[in-house]
Amino acid sequence: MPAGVPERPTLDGLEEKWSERWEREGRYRFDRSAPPEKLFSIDTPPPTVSGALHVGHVFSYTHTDAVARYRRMCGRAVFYPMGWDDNGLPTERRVQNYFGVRCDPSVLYDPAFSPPAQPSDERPVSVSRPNFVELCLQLTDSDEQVFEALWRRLGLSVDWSMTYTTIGERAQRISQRSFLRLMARGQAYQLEAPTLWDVDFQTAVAQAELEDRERPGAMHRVRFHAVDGGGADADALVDTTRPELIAACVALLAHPEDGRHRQLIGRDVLTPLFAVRVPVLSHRLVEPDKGTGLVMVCTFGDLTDVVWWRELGLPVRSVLSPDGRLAPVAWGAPGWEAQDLQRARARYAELEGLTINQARRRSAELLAEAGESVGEPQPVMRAVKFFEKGERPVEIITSRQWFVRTLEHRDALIERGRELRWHPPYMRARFEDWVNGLSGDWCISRQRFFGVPFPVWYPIDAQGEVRYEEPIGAHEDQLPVDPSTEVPPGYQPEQRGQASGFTGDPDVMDTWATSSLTPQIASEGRGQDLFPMELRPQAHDIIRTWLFTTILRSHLDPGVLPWRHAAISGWVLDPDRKKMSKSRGNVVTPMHLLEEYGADAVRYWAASGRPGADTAFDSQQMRVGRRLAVKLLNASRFALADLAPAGEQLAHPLDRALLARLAAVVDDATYSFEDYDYARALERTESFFWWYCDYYLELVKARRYDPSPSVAAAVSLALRSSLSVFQRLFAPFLPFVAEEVWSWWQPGSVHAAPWPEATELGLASAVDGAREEEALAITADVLREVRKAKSQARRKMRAPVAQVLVRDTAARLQALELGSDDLLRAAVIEQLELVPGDEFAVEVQLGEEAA
RNA sequence: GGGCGCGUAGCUCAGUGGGAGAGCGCUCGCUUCACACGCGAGAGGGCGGUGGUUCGAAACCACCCGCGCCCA
Repeated sequence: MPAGVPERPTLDGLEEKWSERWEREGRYRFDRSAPPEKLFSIDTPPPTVSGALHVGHVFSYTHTDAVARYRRMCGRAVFYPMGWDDNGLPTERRVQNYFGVRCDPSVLYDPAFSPPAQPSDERPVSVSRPNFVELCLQLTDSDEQVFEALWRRLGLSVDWSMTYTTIGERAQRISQRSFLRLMARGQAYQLEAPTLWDVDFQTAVAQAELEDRERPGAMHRVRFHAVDGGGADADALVDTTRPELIAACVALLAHPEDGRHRQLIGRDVLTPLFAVRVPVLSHRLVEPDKGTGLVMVCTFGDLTDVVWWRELGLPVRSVLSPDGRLAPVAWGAPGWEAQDLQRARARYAELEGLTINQARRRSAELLAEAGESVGEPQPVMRAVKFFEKGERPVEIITSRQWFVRTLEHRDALIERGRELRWHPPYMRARFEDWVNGLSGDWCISRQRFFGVPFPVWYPIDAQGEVRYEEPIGAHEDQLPVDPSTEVPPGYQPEQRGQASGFTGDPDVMDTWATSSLTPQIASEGRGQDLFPMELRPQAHDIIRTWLFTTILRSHLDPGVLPWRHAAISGWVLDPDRKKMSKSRGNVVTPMHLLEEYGADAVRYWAASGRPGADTAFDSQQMRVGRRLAVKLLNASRFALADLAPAGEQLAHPLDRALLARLAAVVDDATYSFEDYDYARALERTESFFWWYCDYYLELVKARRYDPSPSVAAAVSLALRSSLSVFQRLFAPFLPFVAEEVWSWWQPGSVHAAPWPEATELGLASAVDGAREEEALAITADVLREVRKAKSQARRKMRAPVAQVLVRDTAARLQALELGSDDLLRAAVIEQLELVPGDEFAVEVQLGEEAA
């Protein structure tokens, strides 16, 4: 027996053994010296670190790894780094909960700070921004080690020396540089404008970060009085779910063709409760069949209000504070001219300082008391916009924010989407839908702490006013900078916050503003020109965020598509086909699966999920994957242990036919992989492999143990050739067991071995391929019939068969003769009768049952 | 309301113009010298519905129903 083939092969210990060796040998190190045409670069999704990896991550990262391993075997220098997305709100939230702290920028830095021993969510400790950032860095660092350990356990062939983080120096420098360039070209601009706002996090958020949630509400019908009398008949009735915003009302609108309100349009009415004069106008976006057909425009209740406000040139009457409470109002000041100031003040005093929900309830009561509500509020369910990580509905607050121009590039972005090769192709529709639905430029500034700062300062003029319209950008060679501690060119530190001095931009960038640059962040300074990259793998839920923003950034600078291919993975659904999410509590964590079934088995399940297709979590499939891995061990042992040296020629028709079939499988798998359809490649390989074990290996057993050296040498060639191909075909999916069985008899790593090609199977000798293929087919057919007869007679498979009569066409019978020697021995048949006929039929006469 | 996807055996899914298939589960049998983490066999559906194209449709077209996702 060759030294390498164990007597009782096992999967136990393979993962530790091989991951350790791969790391030691630098098996997956990126080859910086590879010629450009051999590069294959992957823009790996950096997982969000503030949380746990779940099976959904395992799923999609396995897809990418299979592709990476395939390309590597095809001779490409695969650039496959890992990144950690650790900046941003999710980390802040985790740090707050984990340590029981809150960031308060007004607190001074405490170098000796240590977090509370017993973190309390109720009574968080206020810490300075630098202390807070230190805690964020500390926690993400340890989380990242846990993540890396899981990925290594799964067998991802990542080059771990290339790891980056979205809070790290590299990401900060590149994000800031890109921002400065966009600012210089006017593609990034600052504006004081109505902005989507989360009142709990107290930060601006972007359209892409919104989601709809169904929430119960109440529809109130309220009465606006006609200014010039006319009695109750002239009043305007308006339905609203947000009576707390009546003070912010700046107009009523009707649809221009709504006859019911024609006489009102152009006149003024008085708001309920406060009796402020507002005009009644018309706009095409009003839905006449909703409620009374009149709608109240407030600054701002929702995004449609913003549209109306902008298009109709309405004034601003703002009542919401950034913390989600009703702000003080200067009744009587310009814009706040109530008819009865005393009454307006008294009523608003009831609302000021209340949260939006409290104010809504109180407003309803005030309306009822004032007789300005009509009927009872009607309960309704409605879709409310939430920040996806938020707990209360987003509001619209006017504030100064940085934006990246998006709307004016809409057509060009659609075009970029068409340049990109999508796998599967239909995913492009999601991208186009999103681009077509954009309603504003991309707001990239966040009023938060743990993120990449904007590399700008603002001058303060002699009167102490901040000149926002004259931002001072950092020099590129200074980057990264923190404008809260560093000083702009030409200023002294003492001038910070002083008249005629400067102030730093206090905000940080949205996480997506950094992660939209991952192709640049990952590839810069790697000794090769890797941008644009070859492949963006990711799941379909972040097409509108990560994929979209990456295309936008690359389109703006340097003006190309960031990658040639996008491979989109689906989601893992729970067995009830619901999306896994923390809030549903149906998330499955992967470590115990890796322990129970093994990495190869978990990968098998993941790789069975077709590109883009949502896939139900199924531990049964992992069991199947484990069986496959065990089968590969055992089949390899059978084929290789005590095997004679390979001959030079394939001597047997069945051997040639087998290799011909295998060659077709190789072509199919290769074609599938080229199309990023790893799942099809696996399925074809796997199903043929089981057939190979069940039929071919059984048929050749006798020859494999034949005492004649020439017979053994010939079958040895077939077994070695086929095993070598199978081991390599499985390597992208089952990297551990494939490496193990390869190591028994081959030098080097299977993961560095060349991807199999049909031509290596020596088919030039298959001069009579069609007939030999038929021989293999009918031999297997007869073997199956004989097995069936034995099984139905409840005999063992080695039970002797006295006679087998096969009826078939002359051509098929002739082909059967080519394989009959193997058939007779495999099925223990004493006599074979061949009878020409039209239809395939087999009669089996079993031998006497042994006593 | 619009877009995309899906609907094939109890379950998970493959099958894109000519035999309805695989795995799991279930039932029965087999210590077979690579493998009991195994081997062999069996039962089980007529491919969501309707109409159309075609000599022929699970597959192509139309409409409808159901489910999911994305976007309003």
